[in-house]
Amino acid sequence: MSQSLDRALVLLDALADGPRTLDQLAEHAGVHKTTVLRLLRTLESRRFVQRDDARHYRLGTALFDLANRSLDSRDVRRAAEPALRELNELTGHTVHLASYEGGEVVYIDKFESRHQVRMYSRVGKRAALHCTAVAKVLVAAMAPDRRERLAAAIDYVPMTANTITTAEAYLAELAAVAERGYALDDSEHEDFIHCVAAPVRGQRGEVLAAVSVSVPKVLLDHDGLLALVPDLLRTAASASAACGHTAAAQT
Amino acid sequence: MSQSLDRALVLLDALADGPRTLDQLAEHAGVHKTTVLRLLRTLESRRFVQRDDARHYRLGTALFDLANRSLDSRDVRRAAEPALRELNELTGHTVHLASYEGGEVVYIDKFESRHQVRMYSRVGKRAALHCTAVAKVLVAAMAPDRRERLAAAIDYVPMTANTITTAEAYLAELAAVAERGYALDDSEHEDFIHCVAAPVRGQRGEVLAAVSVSVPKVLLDHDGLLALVPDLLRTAASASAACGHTAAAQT
DNA sequence: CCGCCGATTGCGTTCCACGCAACGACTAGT
DNA sequence: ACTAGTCGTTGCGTGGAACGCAATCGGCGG
Repeated sequence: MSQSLDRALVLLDALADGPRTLDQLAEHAGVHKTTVLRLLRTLESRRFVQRDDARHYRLGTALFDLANRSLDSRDVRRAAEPALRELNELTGHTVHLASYEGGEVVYIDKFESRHQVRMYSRVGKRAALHCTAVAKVLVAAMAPDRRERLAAAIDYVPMTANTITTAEAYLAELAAVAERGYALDDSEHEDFIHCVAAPVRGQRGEVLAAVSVSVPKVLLDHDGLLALVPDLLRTAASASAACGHTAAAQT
Repeated sequence: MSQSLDRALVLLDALADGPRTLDQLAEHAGVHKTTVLRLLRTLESRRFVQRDDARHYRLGTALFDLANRSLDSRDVRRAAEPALRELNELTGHTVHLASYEGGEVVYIDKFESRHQVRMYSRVGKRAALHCTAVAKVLVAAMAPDRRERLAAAIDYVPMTANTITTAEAYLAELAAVAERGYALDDSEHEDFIHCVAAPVRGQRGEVLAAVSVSVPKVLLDHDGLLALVPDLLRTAASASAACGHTAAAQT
């Protein structure tokens, strides 16, 4: 483990919330400001941070570049994009693409709602495993033993009155999801929002990602949400087809 | 300057192009693989990289998180988004938002074209200063002396037959841009694409960013492109208003 | 079963990153 | 204008962190 690198990563994390001064960063990281200065200089030389003004630093363009270069090289994202955009335009609601990697579910693409109500989510943000529709889809696609291990490890933090709070209930829900081919989040994460999600599959039928539509309850009741399922499934199928084709040509 | 941090940043950069093995990374960075392993472990503990399989590493989710958290906290981007999206839906063409920071012009948002023809651009990518419409808008907004210093420092790499290749021509072009309030890229960057761009202004009339529309020449000729200018200017005005700009403050 | 390749670990050494303290630049208050 | 205070910056000596080496482990294929 590298101490200086670790400290630098802490700095980057702090800078993600907005410009910071040397002292703020030093205090946050718990090190001498001289040390922070040196680290920032190195980060600056590689364009990972840049000076905002005389005393503020902010994240630099290299980070955006890296992140988007890497996102762009994900076949799922590129392949699914047209289908998702179409779904977004058709329904007018927020559309997410999420994938499971490194033990967590992460949003890798997002199409904003046309309505004023916006969700607090973001590309790169982690989705809770126990109370989001995308996570249910992705976990439901795993082998049973892995599913169970994961279910046992989850900390079932209750977010709303509907949040699933036990491993048993979670596993039962996953079975239902696998059965019917799509997942629901019935206001289990946020009181005012419910979602439906479906899997995007690759060449050999493996689940690569999950698409979801999130709708404020004031705009659509439960039946209205379910009425979106056919469109969702069509989108998922179309995205899957796009992945089936490119997956063959890709390494 | 921190040696280990610097090496780690090189590793991240290498990983942005896709998964790599320990040896590949060690060779690329020119250090012993033990060193690489240690750095990767630190990066992994902070979710900046993750293991792809037994012998491949890839960028982790923390990077996406950071980048998008930071992008999200940019007021311009959030404020301008609705206007840009509307322009994208209205015209069907690629819409970019770019800003000048740290001596370079960077795309901070992008709305894809509805047509099959796609531009090779990306959020986080740097835009060339001498042959893109957004850069012209942003540089034209600077104080004359700064403009001249910048113009003198540019390496005028010719991209097409129309690319501006001298500082004199560039400065003349900037003057014209400042005069008429929008910029053109008449196939100066890519043969088949031309663009128009306009400034997004803040409260005190200062230029915060630039919006552009990029159109393949096969879809729209030069006059057709110019016909988009009113829509572009309306969008820019609407985005400016969202950023606190009042017409009274106009310079 | 063995040989090969790449990841991993233990270890001694070196040099690099650390904090201290002094300095410089700038601001604000009187 | 002077001064006090704040924050960024620099030089330096020291300790420990990061380095590369070499040995070991582990998986895969022959």
